[in-house]
Amino acid sequence: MVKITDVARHAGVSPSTVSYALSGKRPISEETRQRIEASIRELGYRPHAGARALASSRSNVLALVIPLRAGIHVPVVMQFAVSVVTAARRHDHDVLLLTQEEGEEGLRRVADTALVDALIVMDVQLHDPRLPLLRSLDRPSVMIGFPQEPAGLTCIDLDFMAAGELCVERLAGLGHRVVALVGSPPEVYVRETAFAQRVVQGFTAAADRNGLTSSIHPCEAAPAAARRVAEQLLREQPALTGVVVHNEAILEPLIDAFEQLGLRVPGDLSITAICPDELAESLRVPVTSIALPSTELGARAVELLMKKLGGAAVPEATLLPPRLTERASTAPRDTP
Amino acid sequence: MVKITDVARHAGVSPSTVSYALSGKRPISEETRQRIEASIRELGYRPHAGARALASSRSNVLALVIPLRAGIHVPVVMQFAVSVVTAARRHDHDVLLLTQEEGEEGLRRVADTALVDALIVMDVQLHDPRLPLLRSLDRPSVMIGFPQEPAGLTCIDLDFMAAGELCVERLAGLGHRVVALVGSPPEVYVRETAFAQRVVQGFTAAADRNGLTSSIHPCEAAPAAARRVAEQLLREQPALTGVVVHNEAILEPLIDAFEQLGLRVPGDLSITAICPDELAESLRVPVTSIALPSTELGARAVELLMKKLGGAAVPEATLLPPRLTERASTAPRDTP
DNA sequence: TTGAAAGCGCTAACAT
DNA sequence: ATGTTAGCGCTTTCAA
Repeated sequence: MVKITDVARHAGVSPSTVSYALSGKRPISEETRQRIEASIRELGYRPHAGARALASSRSNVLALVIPLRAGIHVPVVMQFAVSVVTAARRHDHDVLLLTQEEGEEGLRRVADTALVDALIVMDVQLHDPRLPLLRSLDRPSVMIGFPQEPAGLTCIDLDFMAAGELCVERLAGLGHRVVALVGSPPEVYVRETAFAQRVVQGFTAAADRNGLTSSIHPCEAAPAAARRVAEQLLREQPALTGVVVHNEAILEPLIDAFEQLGLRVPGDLSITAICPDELAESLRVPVTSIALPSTELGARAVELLMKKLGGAAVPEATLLPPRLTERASTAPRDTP
Repeated sequence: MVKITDVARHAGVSPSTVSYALSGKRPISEETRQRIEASIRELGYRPHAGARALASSRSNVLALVIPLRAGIHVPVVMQFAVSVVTAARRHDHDVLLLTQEEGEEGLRRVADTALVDALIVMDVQLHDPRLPLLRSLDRPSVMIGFPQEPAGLTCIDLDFMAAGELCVERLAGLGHRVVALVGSPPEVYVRETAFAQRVVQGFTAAADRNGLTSSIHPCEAAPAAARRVAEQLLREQPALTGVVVHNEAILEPLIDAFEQLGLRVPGDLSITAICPDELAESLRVPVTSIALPSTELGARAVELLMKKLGGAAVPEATLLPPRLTERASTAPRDTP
């Protein structure tokens, strides 16, 4: 193995000069830098990550905790993870993958052993048991999602309340007077995942503000459940003309169910969704939707961590504004 | 930060004794071990990962390279990744996530800097540019998938050829005489991903062996493409009664298309698929399928790496035998 | 069964 | 602008 002393000898400088040339933490004359870089290339030198971490107390590794529970949409998690890795690499960091399953002990372990410098935690719940731990760790962290009590933590997410509102406002603007929200599976609400409830809040607030008749319908992530919800809606809300869907898994089956029940989209029923753009675009009837910006979230989360690692202050809360893309599933209400 | 010398002092032993108590690399008297463990708990000691890596030249981290290209089924990748992390943790290892995008340079970097002890590479192609690199690295690796020239490498995968055969054998056993394979998107074949071609080989061989009429149909991962393939099949192969599907994304749309074209499954058409069990189970017509054993693959890949890290020899090739689960999409041919 | 001590390869004061 | 050197915290010979 070629080490920094080898490079130093080869370039005729001291080890520290090589180190500083690599880190840029102090000025090096153009000439020596050239020589050092040539030696590095020639010898194929690679700094030893462990030695670096030990000497600098920086591992240049971030921990990413991914969820694997029911009711989460896998492609979104994946896209987020890829985005985190990509963004981390831009800052010369790597990403260690942890599963939710490892729990608090896993977080504590990688933080306390100095295996990672900072942590990103996905799928945060309103009363997440990891909150006190994250507050107590000596390493910075960013949470994707908002807990009830975010004080002292850094959180980022799509503004789901605004997203719920925006969906309704759009439907209201098109003249719809009776709307329904088809939401996440019941267990998502039961475990008090903040984002699901925030959509409900926004949806309800905007519906009330616009004087709309509204109702909420959690829905399992199965086509049969979508079908049941569709039937129930037609039965209980015959005047329904606007639906907001916040459940990736049943978006397609739900539209199918409506159409099989004789409702045309968007002729009889306008639909807006909160889901990844790729999903909204790919459906038979492309759906007007608010994007789940997983790529942006991942990148922004890493930026926040880098700032914190650099000693800079960052806002406790970052809410990404919803952006609605008009597609084929919405139309003005057919006023008789 | 509490370090090993603190623990040693607190327990009244030398640092090396603490180290050995932790690693188990030499016998420690029950009594001292107790004392050391008590001290560790009391002080909340956690060995510094970097220091450990430096002194032992073992980071206890594995690299996992995940693909992110078109034509791969995201949930399978995710399930595999989770399984790798879980298995790695059982062996006291962590997992560093790399994207395919980082390419060979990424692999070389994490290996040469000693950030990782070993590597797992997914989505291997027949002539994968990473092969020479992996052979040259001084760290063990396992590839998921089989390249053309696997000599000197360790590979593991589902036996896709046997899977293709098994699907056909099953259909033949049910009396079907004209069968078709609806395969992966064309780009998957173009980039010569081994597994897709192996299914074709197995399918064709078994069809020929059984004297069946057979045809191959790559298919894009879009419902419209599935529809087109269905129409084409009915047009060109009116006697078709058996279909093998090796394309997760269009399994459902393809069945829908067949049924919309007037063919009942399994009444008029029997279908077998190679796909994750969860997908096969969840369809409106549960599909007889050969499981894509991502969880087992992940675990087995880690086991192989651990053996190699332990200095043991492992087989160059590991093929997991296909297991077919009978569901509702297959029936004996309706012989008139 | 245990201890002493020499590194592992790098960074960052402290020098000059 | 560069060199010297003392650690970073652990593992592992070598010795007893």
